[in-house]
Amino acid sequence: MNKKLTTIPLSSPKSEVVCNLCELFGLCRVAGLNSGDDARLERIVSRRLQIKRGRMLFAAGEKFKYVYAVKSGAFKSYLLMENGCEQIVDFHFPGELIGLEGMALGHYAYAASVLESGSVCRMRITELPLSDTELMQFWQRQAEALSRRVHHCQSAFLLIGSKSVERSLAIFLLNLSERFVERGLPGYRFRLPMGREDIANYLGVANETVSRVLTRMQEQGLIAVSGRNIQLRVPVRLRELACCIET
Amino acid sequence: MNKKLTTIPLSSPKSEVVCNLCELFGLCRVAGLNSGDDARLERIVSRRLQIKRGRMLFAAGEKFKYVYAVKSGAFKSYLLMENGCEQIVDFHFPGELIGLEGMALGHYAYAASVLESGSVCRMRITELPLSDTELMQFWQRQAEALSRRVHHCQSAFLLIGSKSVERSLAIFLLNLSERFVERGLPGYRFRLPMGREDIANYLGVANETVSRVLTRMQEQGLIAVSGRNIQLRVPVRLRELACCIET
DNA sequence: AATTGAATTTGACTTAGATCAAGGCGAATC
DNA sequence: GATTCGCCTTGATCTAAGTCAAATTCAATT
Repeated sequence: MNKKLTTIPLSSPKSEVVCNLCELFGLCRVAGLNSGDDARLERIVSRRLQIKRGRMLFAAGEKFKYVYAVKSGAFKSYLLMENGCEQIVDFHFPGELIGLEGMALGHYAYAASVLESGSVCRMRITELPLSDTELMQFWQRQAEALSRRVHHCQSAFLLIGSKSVERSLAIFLLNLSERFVERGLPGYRFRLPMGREDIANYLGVANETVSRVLTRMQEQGLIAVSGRNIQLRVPVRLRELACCIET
Repeated sequence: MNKKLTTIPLSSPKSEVVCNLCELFGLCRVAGLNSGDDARLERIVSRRLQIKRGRMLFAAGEKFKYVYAVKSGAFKSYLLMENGCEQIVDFHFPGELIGLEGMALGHYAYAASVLESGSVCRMRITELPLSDTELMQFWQRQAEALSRRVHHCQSAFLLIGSKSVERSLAIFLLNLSERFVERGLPGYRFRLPMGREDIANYLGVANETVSRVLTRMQEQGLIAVSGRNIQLRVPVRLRELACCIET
């Protein structure tokens, strides 16, 4: 029944983001790129570290060391509760930063681990030998990145707070799509980097429900799913769903 | 049946936070307080503007002008969707900042309005005449405040993502309590600055449900409610509820 | 290619919470 | 003090989503 959907996983070398589409780029520039001092940059930024799926980048509360930028692959950040169960707070795709909040606070606010093997750049910020002017620029960029992050995080309220799972899922898929497009990846046909369980956890619903809603959406012709491969067939209708506009 | 609970509203003059418990204080210091240059500070910070309930501080997308710090009263920030309905993303109490994200972005990321009349300080940051060193400190403080904000925002995931409304509400109440205590206000007996509707909106449930769960909690002796006045009678049990520990 | 184990789908059943609709209470206004 | 309006509570009913369990598919490994 399902015609096989084949989409390229995010960890494919093809989909590695170029530096100027990476959120870290602004910081890299301050740290050496714009002065043309490549040697200095190299000392600070370790580029393209390969990381295997399942590995942990850092734990919640751990002393801050690096800011990570995703080059390829996919990552999640999450909070662990006293009772052992985890709450995913965000997913991270190529071009996006992980652990940023740790810098100003001195420790990581959440744990982060790898969903789909890939590569990261990481920046050892603490030992930056910078001038006051550079530092000023640096913290300003930092503030910008953090502001975007707050905004993103608040938008997630719409997603979780929404009445129907159908709606949450529509918003979720469109959001993934947008983020992929922003970094130059295909937006209407991609591979979900996370399992149903993780989607369910993030949206605050049961994984069976995610399954059911996905198949329902497929029956309605909105999307095509085959395992983790997904295609948004009628993005317009999805967008309507996301905004609760009646048909 | 209900013995009258009387609690002081947040807008009471008694509960106005002192400067050194205010999140803006770090920024104020950079902007003049630490140099002892009071005149300069006065030019930048307008102190204690009275604001009436229902008024709007700013709209979403509006050009950034001020960072606000709550002195007394209560505020909410929210996103408006295409279909007209709003999603509250945060409440703001004495000592807390509003609109911070706008600075780096150039425009406000959400709308903010007044729940309970009170007063604010506001800071006209854009025209700060500061040295590079001061600016560096300034943006660094900014980054710290924003990092805390991201953290706070992500913690809210636990609140909304949680299975039962009972749990969400427990977390919500404890969170309010903590925030009040941090600013030197009583933590176990306070007045809810927002209506049931707003709580429900924030938690992503129906207002009737908030009502029901509150009365249920009262029946169990966990809390005492009378209108907007509330008393946390067995904080320990509430905390257990919040962490899903079985009794 | 066969085996194993995990992830996903599907089904049957149960339940928490939404919705609709009255009724009660309290604070502001006259 | 009576009146009004908006907020809050309570009840009855309904439905979306949770839970438990079995079946199926997928992917990793030998």
